[in-house]
Amino acid sequence: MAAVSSSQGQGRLIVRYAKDVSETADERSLASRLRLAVVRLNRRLRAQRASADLSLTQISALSTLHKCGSMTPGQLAAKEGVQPPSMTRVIAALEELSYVERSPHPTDGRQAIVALTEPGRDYVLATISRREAWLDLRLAELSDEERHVLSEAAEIIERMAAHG
Amino acid sequence: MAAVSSSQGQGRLIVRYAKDVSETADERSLASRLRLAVVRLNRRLRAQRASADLSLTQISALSTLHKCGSMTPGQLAAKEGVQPPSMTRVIAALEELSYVERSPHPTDGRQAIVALTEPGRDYVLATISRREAWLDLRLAELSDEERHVLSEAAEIIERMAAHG
DNA sequence: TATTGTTATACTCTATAACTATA
DNA sequence: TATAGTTATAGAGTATAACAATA
Repeated sequence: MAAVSSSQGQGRLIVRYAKDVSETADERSLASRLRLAVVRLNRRLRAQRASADLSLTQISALSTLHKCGSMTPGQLAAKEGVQPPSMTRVIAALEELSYVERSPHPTDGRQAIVALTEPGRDYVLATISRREAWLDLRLAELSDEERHVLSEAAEIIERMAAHG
Repeated sequence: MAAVSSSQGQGRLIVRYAKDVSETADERSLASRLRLAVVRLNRRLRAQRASADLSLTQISALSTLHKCGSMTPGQLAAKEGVQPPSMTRVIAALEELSYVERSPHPTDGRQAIVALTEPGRDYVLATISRREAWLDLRLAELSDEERHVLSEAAEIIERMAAHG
């Protein structure tokens, strides 16, 4: 008995989802529940890898470079959804670690090209997975169906987060 | 054609999930994809409400007090998965805004009881939903099925994040 | 003059270590 | 001596504003 209601609450659109009438005990909107879930998991993930060599932000940038190829700092900032000065710091840290390198832009002297180095590529391919120990354990405790839900949710969330 | 594989990669358990063989183009583990999705949505959520009066962390604590009732700072820190000193600051900010109040513990002079005030309860009930404008818009753009996935994912994620 | 990127600065969130008060 | 909580301090992550270099 699926039911979705979009209503006007305080002059704003509120999206609620209840897959079953018996589940409406949780009155919080889907937005509220999803926000709390994301904030709390983010906190756990950050705490969990406090002693690792790269921060979540640095790993995220590295992953984007691996997935999308070399690009300028501005493009990388846009892809990651952060402001250029924030990306400047991330790139500087990754460059310091020799995981990325800059080269001059072929036609525009203002810009630069940021590229993964060989160690950077190795890190993405080999090391990142090993860093997921805590999360992998949590995921291994779930049922196949639950992992399926999270897999699809990850896709949907990425799409939402990428929204202009 | 669902397929789940748990394999040893670099001496660590890696959980992958592919709901379809044709979807295995994305070689990243579920853990990697979920981590990136969560980090990025968290970033968006934070940026989206930069000018709001309460931070995501403060809202999270307020929500817990509303859901679970009054408790000591230590219990609240544990529920939120943060260290006591972090919670001290959150409570101080909420107290400053008169959204929570402290009272002495009836039997233990070291402890205190943190309770929602009437304005705090109003905030949780009325204001939080309105703050979800950006996320509500994104959710409204999804299909019923996608919202269903996110609803279930939020539950699963909360359970994982709550894990000791 | 507009664009790209960096530097300077500041704020939020969180942690650990050290301290205080009470048990 | 152990526990609950706070204060002090530090580091990550991010932003805005101001600047430099190039177009």
